[in-house]
Order: sequence, then C-alpha cells, then structure tokens
Amino acid sequence: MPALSIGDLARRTGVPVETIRYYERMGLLPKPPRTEGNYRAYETGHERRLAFVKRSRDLGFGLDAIRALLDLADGADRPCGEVDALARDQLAEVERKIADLTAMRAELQDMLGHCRADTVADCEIIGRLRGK
Amino acid sequence: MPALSIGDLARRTGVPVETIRYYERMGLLPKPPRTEGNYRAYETGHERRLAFVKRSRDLGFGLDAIRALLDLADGADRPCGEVDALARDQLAEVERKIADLTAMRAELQDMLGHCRADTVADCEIIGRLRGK
DNA sequence: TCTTGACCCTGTAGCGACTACAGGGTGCAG
DNA sequence: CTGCACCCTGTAGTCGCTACAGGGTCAAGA
Repeated sequence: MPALSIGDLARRTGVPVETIRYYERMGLLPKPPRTEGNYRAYETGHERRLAFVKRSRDLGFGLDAIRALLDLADGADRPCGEVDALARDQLAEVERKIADLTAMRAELQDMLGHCRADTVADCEIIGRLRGK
Repeated sequence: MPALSIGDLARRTGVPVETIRYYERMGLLPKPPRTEGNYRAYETGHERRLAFVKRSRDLGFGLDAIRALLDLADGADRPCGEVDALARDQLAEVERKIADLTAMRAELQDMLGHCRADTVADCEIIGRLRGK
C-alpha cells in the first residue's frame, strides 16, 4: 500500500487536516516521514493511531488523558488499572456534565412552559432571569 | 445604601471580581462611576443586572445571547417572541449536549463493565479504543 | 505617624481544542 | 504551460474566563 497524504488520512478518519497537524504538534501523533516535496507520508500505523485518538476524543477524553492512554496501550505487559482509572475519571466527568445540563434543561423547559405573555413586561422567562 | 466595591458585589452575587471586570469589558455591565481613588462604585441596579447575567450563564446562555436578553428585558413593550426563541435555541443546544454525553456515558460504562483483564494486552478498554 | 495588609487598578498572557487565515510551494491533468 | 487542487509553515482568532505583574488606595493597629 502506498503512503497516504494528510488529506487522504483526513478522509479516511474523518479528522480534519488542520486537526491532524495540531495533534502532531501536541505530540499525539509521531512526525511522519516526508516526501521529496516535503509532504507528510503516512502509513497504516499512523492511521490506526489517529483512529485511536479520534475514538478517545469522541468519548470526551482530553488530550492529556489520550497521551496517557496511548502510552499505556504501547506497553502490553502493564497492568490495566491505570486505564481503568482514566476511564472512571472520564465517566465521572461526563456524569457531572449530564447532571448540570439536566438541571438547565428542566429550568428552561419550565420557563418555556409558563410563557403565556405577549410582552416582555409580563414575560415569565425574563421574570425568572430577573430573579422572580 | 452606600455604594458597593467590586469585592462587595462579587461576594453578594457569587461572581468573581475578575469575571465582573470581564463582563464590563464585554459590554454586559455598564461602566460604573468611580470613587476619588478610581475604585468602581456599584449601586443596586448594577447588582440586579449582574444577577441577571449570572442566572443566564447558569442556564448555559452564551454572552451574545445574554446581551440580547438584556436588551429585550430593557424594553417592556416589546413582544416576548424573541425571548422565547432564544430560550428555545438554548434548550435545543442543551438537549444536543445531553444526547452526546449520554452516548459517551453508555460506551464508557460498557467498557468499564467488561474490563476483567489484568494487563493492557487483554484490556477491553484499550481494545475498544483501538477499534475492537 | 507609620506600617502592614487587604483590597483595588490596568494590561497582558494563558487555558483547551481547535479553526481560519496568509503567503507561499508542489504536483498533475488538459 | 497553465490552471487548480492540494500541501507547507506560522500566526491569530474563538469562548469564557483565570492568573499574573506591577502598581495604587485605604483603613486599622502599634
């Protein structure tokens, strides 16, 4: 299989070109070899690594956590307790955000459900933002 | 009632001093009069406005939307349809985020529930991040 | 009266994770 | 040989703060 250009890699992974370059700068992806014309030339190993990063991002992991996950994934013999801990931290963070957003949703729905006025003067939404 | 210092206002609203100055720079709060020593001197009107901003932020409204809400709140005769639209947009945004986070949570929980291995080589979590 | 310390001021830089240029070089098809 | 799509680097902007640095102000206590 021939080497992939950054654009090819972007199409295959769904990660924008600019973001791939950004991940390289941030040390999440190794610097690939270059062609004669100074274009990045990727192999399937790079594609696998980028796919790993993308799946981790889709689960909401931060770039620091992903760096740690990549390091752990590279050492097959290491205990996976650290992986577990990172995933549990991430789950806790996601649950915290869901709780916050659920409270916001409830309040917004309640506001909207009570809005019967025509003008701002009697508007329930504005009234509540003012603090009743 | 005497004028409030920025620190007093921060304590009364729970909005940090730096954030109050930031809101002023962003045009969400009017520039207050100053004391002889160039300290900001706030009145209860300022406190009400800041409380409005804080409640809006707590519901997840962006600063642009809050500027719009403040403008609308200042004109009592205006129809509240625009307010309604802003609130509905915000509710839609919150619901989108909840949906994303709920999917993340499900996947993280499932990963963690299947992790029985001792080493990274057999770790279900790493395996899934690699793409099965 | 002096000094300590808490508070205030402006201006600027940093955060996370991108995204969007500007200003150029490369490579291939017609 | 001329377009045009793609690639390169480097820098600046996004959002909503947050954290300084380097000063000024003010009131209480010794």
